[in-house]
Amino acid sequence: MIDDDATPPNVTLEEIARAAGVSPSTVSRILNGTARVLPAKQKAVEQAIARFNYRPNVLARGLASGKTDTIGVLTQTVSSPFYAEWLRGIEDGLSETGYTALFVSSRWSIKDEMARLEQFIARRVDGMILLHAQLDEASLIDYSRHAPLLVLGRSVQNSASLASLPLDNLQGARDATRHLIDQGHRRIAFIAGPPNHEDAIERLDGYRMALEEAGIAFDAELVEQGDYLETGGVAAMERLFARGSSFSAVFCSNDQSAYGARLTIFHRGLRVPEDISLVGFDDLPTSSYMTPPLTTVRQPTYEIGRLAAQGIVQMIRKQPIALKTIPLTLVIRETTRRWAPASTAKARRTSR
Amino acid sequence: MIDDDATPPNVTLEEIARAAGVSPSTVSRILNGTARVLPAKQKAVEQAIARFNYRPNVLARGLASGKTDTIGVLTQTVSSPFYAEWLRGIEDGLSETGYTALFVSSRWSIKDEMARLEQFIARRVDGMILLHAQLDEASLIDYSRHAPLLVLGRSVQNSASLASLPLDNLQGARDATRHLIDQGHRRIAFIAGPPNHEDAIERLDGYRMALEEAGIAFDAELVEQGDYLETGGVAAMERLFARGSSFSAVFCSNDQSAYGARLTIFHRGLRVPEDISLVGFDDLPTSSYMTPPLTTVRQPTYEIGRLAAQGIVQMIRKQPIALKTIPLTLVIRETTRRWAPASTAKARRTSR
DNA sequence: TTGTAGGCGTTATCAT
DNA sequence: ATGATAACGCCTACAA
Repeated sequence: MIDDDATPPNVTLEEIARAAGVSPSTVSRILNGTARVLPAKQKAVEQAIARFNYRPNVLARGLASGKTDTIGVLTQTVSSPFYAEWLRGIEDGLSETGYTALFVSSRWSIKDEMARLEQFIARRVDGMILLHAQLDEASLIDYSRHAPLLVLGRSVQNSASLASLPLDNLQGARDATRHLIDQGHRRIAFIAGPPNHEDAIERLDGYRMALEEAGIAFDAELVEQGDYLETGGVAAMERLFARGSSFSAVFCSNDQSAYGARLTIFHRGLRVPEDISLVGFDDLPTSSYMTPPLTTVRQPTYEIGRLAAQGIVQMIRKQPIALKTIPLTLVIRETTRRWAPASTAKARRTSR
Repeated sequence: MIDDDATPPNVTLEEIARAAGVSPSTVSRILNGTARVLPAKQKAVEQAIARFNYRPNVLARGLASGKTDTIGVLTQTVSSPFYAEWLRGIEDGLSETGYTALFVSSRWSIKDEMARLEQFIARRVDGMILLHAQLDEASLIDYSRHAPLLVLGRSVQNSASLASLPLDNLQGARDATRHLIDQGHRRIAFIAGPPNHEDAIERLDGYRMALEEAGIAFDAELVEQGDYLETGGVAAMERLFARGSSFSAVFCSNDQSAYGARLTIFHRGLRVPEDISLVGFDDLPTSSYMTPPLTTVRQPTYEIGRLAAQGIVQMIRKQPIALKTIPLTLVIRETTRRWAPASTAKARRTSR
């Protein structure tokens, strides 16, 4: 009988060795370029490998060598457009190094986060990259004892095996708010992010700071709670309208909130930016295709991802790395415009 | 000297056994629930595990057992909003089964696709899910000999280790086009997807079929090539305008193209849907937040992801599975409206 | 340069 | 019920 439908007869290094008439170690050496081998044998082995379609068993290799050439990457949500670019950057950055990324998400749950990190360790990843880790610093230090750890979008005490690459959310939010102020806006509403997110708090702080610097009193009436999601933006915007406070601009703590706010404004029959200026935060890929294109604070996530990939590899190789806080830049598009105090919130000119 | 900064002294099963005063096999049995063990020993082992913070080495386990509890998931681009929901569905679907997903992307390159699958096999994944695999069927069959393979968004000859879950793109495109026709549109432009994508072709076919059924002659002048990306939508729309042919609606082969088209229309000073009706395909999460919310064909990617997760697990367990083609549903929102033949492409009423 | 042998941390097959 | 013991597939001194 022929084993047609049977489980694949996975070829092993030993069989290759036998087929090529050499010892297993020689095959291993050729595979890893660990030592020079006679051209003749080299060729024989390569042919055998090709003929049998041999692929080294990663598990066995990892067990024996103690390295897996794998980087664990923890995101909060794989499906978020925000993380997507980050992952792409990491993947691209890693592709040239021989490491493979293992993406998982923890759904903003600290418990999941721990479970995922445990998994990474159980899988013996060579390094880990955490996007917006929520874990306390002590835990991070603890995990970093198993493999180098790089935390993005957050600042922690760095060491040889633990590094962080903070983003200047405060500065970004400040710039965005200042831009609105420069355009003549005085009543600027703010849709906040989750109150327990460090970066959301920083963005609120940046907003307040810019107001203060411009001598504009902070008005709690103009601040509404969002959740970094579109639905939260919709709800917050509705509450803002319902409250009746006047405002000529809205600064949203992230683009997704801005999408939601924009929808509410649209359904309200108001125009952006003629009636209300709108600013987001993140610069998601689709933000430049919003109608009109969204003015927002750009986080160079793709580039950060690449940097992180390089960084973690350097850490694994025990090379020193220097990460400096990344500046965020305001991207002015078409949802903001100069505010003439005389204007009312009513439509005045024919829209395009 | 104390090894403070040293590599973690990874605890092994053997050490746990020693600490608990039992044999390694007993620990293993407790870990896997393979056999009943005396409560006393059970407890001793559990305490040792907790005390040493022991985590089984996944690699060793995989080597010995031949299973890795890992599912390889191949996407074309991790960063695409389109795949994001799919991944989330898969992750959620898998979370209850004890399997972990290994996400990788092949960037629409067949070469990369093969390389990724080889990696999966080298890592000894227990099963694979491919989103929009481009590989020819023979290769798929070949790979499926190593581990069960589930192909999404495509139809292949099914077997015990190879299954597919096709999506009815043709029907979806037909419904969308018919919707426009029902609204009185006769001159309906089409922005196509990559000519080498099976689903893009099916969508074009659906468009043509609906036209034909309605007795409307197909006009090549109204079809422009896109690339499934926003930029392609922008360019295609511009070419459509430049050509000068009249049309009252545009059907885009995917939402991202629609975003691009919508931007061009906006910059052109025309309104949606007053001047031009617009329909997309996919129903990305952000599409309901477009201004105005986009009418589109919904692919239940999240649900499909969950189904796929369950499906692959069943295949691994050698349970029979039955996958039927998934219908796509038209979601009518605010970018389409009835077309009055008398209208011209000029603005007529004041926009909101 | 090349081969031999031991070990990596589990699981699984036997006995007991 | 529990404990030896042999794989699992590869790497790496060590020896030749």
